[in-house]
Amino acid sequence: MLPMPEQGNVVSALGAASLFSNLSPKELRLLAAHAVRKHYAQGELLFSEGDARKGLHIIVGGKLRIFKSSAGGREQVLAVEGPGGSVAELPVFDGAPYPASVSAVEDSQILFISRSDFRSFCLAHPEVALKKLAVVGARLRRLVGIIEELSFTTVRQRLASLLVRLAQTEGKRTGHGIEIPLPGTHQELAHQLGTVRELVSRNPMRLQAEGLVQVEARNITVLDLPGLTAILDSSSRQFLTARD
Amino acid sequence: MLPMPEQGNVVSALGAASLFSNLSPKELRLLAAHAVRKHYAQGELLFSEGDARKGLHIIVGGKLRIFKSSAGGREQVLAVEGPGGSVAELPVFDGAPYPASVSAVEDSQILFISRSDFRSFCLAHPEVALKKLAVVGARLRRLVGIIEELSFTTVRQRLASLLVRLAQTEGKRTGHGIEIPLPGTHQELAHQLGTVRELVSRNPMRLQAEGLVQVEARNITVLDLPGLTAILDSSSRQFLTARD
DNA sequence: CCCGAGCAGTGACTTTAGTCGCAGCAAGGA
DNA sequence: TCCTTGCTGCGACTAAAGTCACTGCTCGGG
Repeated sequence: MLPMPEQGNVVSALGAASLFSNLSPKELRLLAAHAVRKHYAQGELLFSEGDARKGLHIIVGGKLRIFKSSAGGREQVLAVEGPGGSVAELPVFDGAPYPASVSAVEDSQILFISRSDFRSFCLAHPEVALKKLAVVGARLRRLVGIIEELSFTTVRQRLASLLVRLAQTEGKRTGHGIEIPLPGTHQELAHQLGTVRELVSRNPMRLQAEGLVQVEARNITVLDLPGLTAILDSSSRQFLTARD
Repeated sequence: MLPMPEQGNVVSALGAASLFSNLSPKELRLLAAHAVRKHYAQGELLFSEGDARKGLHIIVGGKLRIFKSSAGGREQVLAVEGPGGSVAELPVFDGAPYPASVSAVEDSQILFISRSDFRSFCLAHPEVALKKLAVVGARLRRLVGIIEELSFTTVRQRLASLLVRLAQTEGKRTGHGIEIPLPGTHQELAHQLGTVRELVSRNPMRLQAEGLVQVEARNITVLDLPGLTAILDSSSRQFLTARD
């Protein structure tokens, strides 16, 4: 890593965040003057749900995980944010405590801006507030998507859906199919899908038995993408009775 | 119904909406000039998810239901909004289609403001944008709550939770306990809890068998509020093995 | 090179959820 | 009054989800 002048670094980091992409350099410097740089190690907790802290966190580098955890040790991931994303915007606007916890998936660099600083900045630059609304709106959509999945689909379908998505984005074609590395341990996937580890282990095994995929350690090769996609809209059991 | 001067009616209606509560009468009139009055009958659909319409709906009177529906006829209610609330704010800010459908629970009066009108109003009055952020934030919190329920609790617990909440708000003390009228049919409750009608019928029956409540038609009398509350944080089965 | 920690893969159940089909009831219209 | 229509209450199942207890595997450090 090359040492860089701190101020310039912060300004360029802010500019990279989509949220502020159309601000002038002067405005960026203004905002940067109020920002505090922080660093979190992998696995570290930024804050827990219910905490009454304040301020906006903007991700410069790394990856953060927003999640809910239950008494029984279960977890449900609400979102994973990468560079340019932000976290903990809600308390900035309504002052209420965080509705969820956030931890670092990888080592992460964060810019922290206090609640009052950001509020006054929004009042001075109304278009930032509108952009922020779009960001919060995007998050809202994702939450609606999660609710839809939890309420209407089975773990099997969610898993199939995840595999299809991964195949389309990160899949590498091989001789027999599309190979995708699993993003994280079964436990982590379980948290994202709102279920438990065992089901994340068993369901792919079942898909393998059906000839749709091939499982080897942390790599899954999709053999029959159409077949996998078909699982997504099976409103109930039709091929359960159809097979033999 | 007394006939009222239309303009004054709209202005007072807007002022009543918490969203605009601290605007001057002049500003309200300005906004009202762009608002269109609409009426929807009970059960009528304002729009469906995926529709690419545009504009903010503000509820003057009545009640709206925001919900997601699945291929298999299932439904999941995301929110119910009353007078002063608003609906369909997302597409106003990001231009994307509605993530859910909205229908009228009762006959409802709505003020409709087009997307561009509201955007420019926000730019002119930054504090309105901030308020809007708080409103969207509140909705986000509620969605997180729904996710938490769906992902961590059983239907039994959700139902018990609902009964406790109702008992505290609308319950009437009677000789033996707290009587609460069910808000809607079993089908509607099932939609709110993200399950099916039968479970909304059976679970209270089971609670009755356990002596916690008494079911009669659409009225439920809570006999043992502490007992009912205890269900909420039973991380798993302790009294299943404990009884008899 | 061995050891321990964490992760993946089962088997055997238990508990919840959801499906199907049907019966009884109450209210309102023809 | 009779007859539909919509809502509720079951019973009997099927299918998912989740729990518990173990077995290996792999990888990295002492």
